[in-house]
Amino acid sequence: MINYTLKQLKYFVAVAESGNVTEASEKLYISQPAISNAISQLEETLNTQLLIRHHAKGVSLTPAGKEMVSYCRTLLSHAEEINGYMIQHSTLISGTINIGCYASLGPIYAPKLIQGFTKLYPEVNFKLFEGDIEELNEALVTGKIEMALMYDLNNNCQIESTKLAKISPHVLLSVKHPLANRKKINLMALQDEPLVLLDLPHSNKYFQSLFEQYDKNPFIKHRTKSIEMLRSLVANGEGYALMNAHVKSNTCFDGSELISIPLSDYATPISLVISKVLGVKLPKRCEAFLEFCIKNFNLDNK
Amino acid sequence: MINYTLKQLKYFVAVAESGNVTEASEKLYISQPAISNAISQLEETLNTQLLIRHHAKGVSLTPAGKEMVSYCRTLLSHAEEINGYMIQHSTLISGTINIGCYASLGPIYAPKLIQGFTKLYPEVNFKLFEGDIEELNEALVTGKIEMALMYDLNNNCQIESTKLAKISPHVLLSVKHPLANRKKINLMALQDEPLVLLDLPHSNKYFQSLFEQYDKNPFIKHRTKSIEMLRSLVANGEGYALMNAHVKSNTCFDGSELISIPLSDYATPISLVISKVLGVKLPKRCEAFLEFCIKNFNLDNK
DNA sequence: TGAAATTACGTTTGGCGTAAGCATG
DNA sequence: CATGCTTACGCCAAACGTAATTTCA
Repeated sequence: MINYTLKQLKYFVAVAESGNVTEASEKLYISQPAISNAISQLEETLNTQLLIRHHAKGVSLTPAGKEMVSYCRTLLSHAEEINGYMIQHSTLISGTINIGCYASLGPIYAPKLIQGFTKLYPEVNFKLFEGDIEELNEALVTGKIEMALMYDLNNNCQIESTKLAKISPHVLLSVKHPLANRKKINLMALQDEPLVLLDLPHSNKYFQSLFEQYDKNPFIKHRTKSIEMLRSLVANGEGYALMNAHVKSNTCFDGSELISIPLSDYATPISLVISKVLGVKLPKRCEAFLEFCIKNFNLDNK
Repeated sequence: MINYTLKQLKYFVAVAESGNVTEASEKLYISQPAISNAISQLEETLNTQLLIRHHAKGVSLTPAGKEMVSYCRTLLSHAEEINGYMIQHSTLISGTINIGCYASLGPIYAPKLIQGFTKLYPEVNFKLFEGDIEELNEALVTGKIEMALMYDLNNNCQIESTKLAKISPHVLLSVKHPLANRKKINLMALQDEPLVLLDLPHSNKYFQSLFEQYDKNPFIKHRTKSIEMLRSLVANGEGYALMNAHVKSNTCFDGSELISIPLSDYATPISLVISKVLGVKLPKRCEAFLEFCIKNFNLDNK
């Protein structure tokens, strides 16, 4: 059980350094009896006499006091260090940002954002987490991550999201597909073809909901949770796929080619957002990153 | 400037470990709002959010909070360690005793006392200081030493002494001296011989005062501050000397022989004492040593 | 007599507990 | 509606300041 306070230690060290309670009290802007009292208490809780009081000639340290001073110095400087470190990281743009990315968005947006930001603030580094929407919400709320780059689903009232951009659904087709040279594609043009469904929570429902306006159900040939598997299947002619973002690479992992074409159908608007837990005060670095993301996407839109 | 308290840190760590303020408050026997409040204050002083509060589901740590917990743990355990160390040394008989010895008494009494005590309490070690009375008083009052083995001169009202034994003056003579076989010697028997004076503060005055009862002044041939020089001079026939303790060795450093014979004259009583600063609470080890010295000398006197 | 400690005492701060309020699952 | 957080409020202890007292050089 610790029964002393950091304040007592601070006063004690000041007195030890001055050799004189009065001088210490002037340095600390605290009255002399207050200091005297604090040290008496410290002595009592430690059951150890630390000072020898001289009349009209200040004080000197007992051997135990001398030991104690050096202990106090290290403890106090350690405490200072912690304080400085925490304050610094709430104020300066440095340290680690723990950021989550929705699996299909991460590879598209995260690297450029991170690179751009660390160019401005080289003291910041990032720790990336990937997951589906549920996992990201969970990670935010349990403090595993401070922010997440994901779709705006508004399904969790503890989460606060900032819109970065509107996302439009795209169709993925093999380059060999007859419609591969279209500028836009309507879902009905593909109604008899097999669909390769991205089978992540929310996204699977979202893509299927696109068919509701036509009262049709798609013919789902494959389901996968992996973006790259999806792209490979499409590039190798296993069907078409729907994605909520525009991947710029036309080559998938096995070298086959595919293409991404905007969907011309009506789609319930969906946004790319950066999210945080509602009401939490973020470290400065995170606030700065949020600002940066907003600015960065506004520039893109121009 | 440190603006947090160890108590706040303690509460915070407890909450972090419980994941739950209520549980922590039960462990700490402190009301739940008190803890909640303390942590809010801590967050404010650090300008950093440490916890994410969930409704009806406890709390979780933010990344900053996670860092802070580990800092707190090391700081608190350091503080515990200091506390434990200081309490232990005020309670247990271990650690270092800083003891001063009057130059001429040290070699005679200190080694046996130290050996006897460390046999009883092997955890204790000694740091020895030697000096004349003034130096020892100074060392006591400035906290350089906790106790001193010296003569009782009662000349410093800040010092508190415990009598260990009465000391009687002895005459040192060369074994070749005609009076070397006496059991006791009267000063007048030596009145025409040269005196080798131990020229330490107080002792020089004391020895010269012995001659006052005869209205004589001694013939001082040599003055020295060193006991061994004194003994060598005497052993080599340069004169007799007076000492306030009985040295048991008859051989001095150069191999010459000398003898120590009690003085039969009246001498103002002088005592061997162990001294400390008036009113200071000594560590347990020092109190134990004081007790040991008292007991040890009482045994000797029987 | 002056310097520098402690003691005495009144004020105020702040830490704690009780009770009420609020939000979520 | 039970859980578990925060807010509100009152109380008391403790920290601080002022002033008086003590003690030694």
